[in-house]
Amino acid sequence: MWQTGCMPTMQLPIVTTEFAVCCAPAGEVITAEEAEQLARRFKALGDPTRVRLLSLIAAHDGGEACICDLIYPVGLSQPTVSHHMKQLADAGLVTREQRGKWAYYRIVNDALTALATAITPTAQRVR
Amino acid sequence: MWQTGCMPTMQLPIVTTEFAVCCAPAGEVITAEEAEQLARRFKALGDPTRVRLLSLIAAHDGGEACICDLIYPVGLSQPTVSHHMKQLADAGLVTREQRGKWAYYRIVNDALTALATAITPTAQRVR
DNA sequence: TCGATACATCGATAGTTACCGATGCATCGA
DNA sequence: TCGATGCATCGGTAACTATCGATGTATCGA
Repeated sequence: MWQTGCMPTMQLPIVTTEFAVCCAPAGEVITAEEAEQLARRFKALGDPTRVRLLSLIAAHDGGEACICDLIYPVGLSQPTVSHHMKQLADAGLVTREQRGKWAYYRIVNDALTALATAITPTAQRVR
Repeated sequence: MWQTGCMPTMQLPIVTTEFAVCCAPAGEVITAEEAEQLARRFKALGDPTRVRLLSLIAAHDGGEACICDLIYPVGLSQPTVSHHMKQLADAGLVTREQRGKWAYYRIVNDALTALATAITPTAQRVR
């Protein structure tokens, strides 16, 4: 038997707030939805190329960069860089702004700050 | 031509410090190795189940939990939970301590703090 | 108007991963 | 000593993803 006491009346595939309170009186357990949200963004950070892209953008003049600024530094093809930037944009970690022929990407500081807060071990506070 | 000016003398697959200084005078660009390190850990956070596992451990009594405490809340099989915990342990986000029949996992706060610092937008400081 | 440029998308492929049941290896209690 | 428990690992599978070349779309300059 895996469940030692503290058993809800119904088998649930996710952690409900009730269960969390029941089994973890000390702190609050995040919900499956919150975990999904966080994981989606951390996943975008889970690739070395994308981490470097963020770093390059952050360090770039004006805090923004176009694809053509990024291709050479990361040493990958243009479609691949575009692909990674789309991942970052879909995760909400960067914004995209088309100006003429160029697409300028800019880091969303609030998103990164929210992630940083989520993993700051002050009782593992989430949002 | 993708590279507009600011061209190093040699094609490099990674960002060298010299290139970073050349093209991004404002800030420092992390090296490929640093990006690899960060991405490895963010990748471990890039799965909703693992995020929930961390949350469960953090909220658990004493700040530690064994596999059997985690199986029911996440609603997955024991091998799968073990698999995820191994991912987290390999990433250095949790420690494992065998006590008798049980394996107790505990969050490495310093690792999470380091990650939080890395993505804190204060000039995107890394380590 | 036309060629070049910047970028996204498509299609394909090789590598990775999340998941499970089965199994093996310890440890504990009887 | 033996069965049961807690956990890791193995083998397999389905789903995802990082990467590229080719191509399409829009913009700019001549």
